[in-house]
Amino acid sequence: MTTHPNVAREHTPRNPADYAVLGVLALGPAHGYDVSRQLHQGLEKIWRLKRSQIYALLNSLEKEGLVRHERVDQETLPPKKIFSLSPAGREVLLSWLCSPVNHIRDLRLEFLGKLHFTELICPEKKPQLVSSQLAVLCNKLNSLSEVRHRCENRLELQVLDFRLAMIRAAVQWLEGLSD
Amino acid sequence: MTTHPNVAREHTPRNPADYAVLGVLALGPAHGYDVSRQLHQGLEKIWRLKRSQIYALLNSLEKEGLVRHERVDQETLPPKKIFSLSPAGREVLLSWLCSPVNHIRDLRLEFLGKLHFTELICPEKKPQLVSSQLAVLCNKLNSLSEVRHRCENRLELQVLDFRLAMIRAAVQWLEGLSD
DNA sequence: AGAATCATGTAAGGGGTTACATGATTCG
DNA sequence: CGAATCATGTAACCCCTTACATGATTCT
Repeated sequence: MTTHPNVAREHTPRNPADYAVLGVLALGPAHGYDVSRQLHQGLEKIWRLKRSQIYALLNSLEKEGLVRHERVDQETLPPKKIFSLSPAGREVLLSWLCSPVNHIRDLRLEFLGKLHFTELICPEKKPQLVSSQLAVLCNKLNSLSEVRHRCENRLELQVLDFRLAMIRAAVQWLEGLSD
Repeated sequence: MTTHPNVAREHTPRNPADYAVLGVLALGPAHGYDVSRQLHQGLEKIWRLKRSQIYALLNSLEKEGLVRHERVDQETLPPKKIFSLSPAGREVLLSWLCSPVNHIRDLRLEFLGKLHFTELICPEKKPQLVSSQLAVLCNKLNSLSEVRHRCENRLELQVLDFRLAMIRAAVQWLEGLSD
């Protein structure tokens, strides 16, 4: 296995849920309950993480070194664990933000999440995100259209046409995003 | 909770994977390995069940009484467990076949599966399936369009427009299914 | 001789949901 | 007074994936 220092190492594909948490923390430190609140107010159409899962994610992200926490005692209520992004965590998040979604089934979930956080964190990169996502979709469109020519099976053709229809619609939607 | 004898009782939503197995068995008795083979040859674009999962599903469906098996010994190879649908299983499958998919995100997975098995098992019901699915999508379209009018949040609007685009595309695809 | 196919599974783990436990505080 | 909010989690379960175990048979 050759490793090049300047080339981002292959990331094992991470769950979208991780990015939801990293994204919120990129907007500022927060404790678990707070992350949950922010995800439920404004992002509930994209991510629906349960509180119990958020606590678990924060712990596992911390084990990976993408996140750190600092205990803040309160007089009466239980102490807060205020989490913040580590440099590694920020790097992981930013590289996710810049990369288009490859699995079309996840477009709604993942692309809208990317778009949201890109607009908040690095809005100057939005056009690049949109155009690279468009490129991915157009590639897919071309390759599926080719497959369609030599497709005999009936069901396979229906599936193919369905996917083509979805991708075309996504392309149009993406092209209309320039408002 | 009032129950009417002639109204199908509320079914706890079942996993699509269950229907994949039930659907294959509706075409004829089969053992686990065979179910797996059939799902991988021809339905691999819709369902991708692992063999280990299929064995597990067959067992749990049997516990629910939707499926039965009969042991068939072989001379040298291990004995086969030939599964077949029970009347209850057939009922569950048929009521699934006739009902449209409500969660649009699952259209590709579930509707195409329904369509496939409907064409094989009760092709006379295909038009009804298609038109009831169309009705569901049009309803969704209307209710989302209404929501859109009183939608202020930017992200929410993007999500809404994305969903509208997907549903419209699905409608067009469905309307073109009459071949 | 080695690979693929036939045929059954088990075990471990990942990621997520549901429900529960705790206990103070604030709102209606 | 009871409900909701604040703040942390744990435990059990569900569905699914990955990898492994077993062993005969047929294909290359």
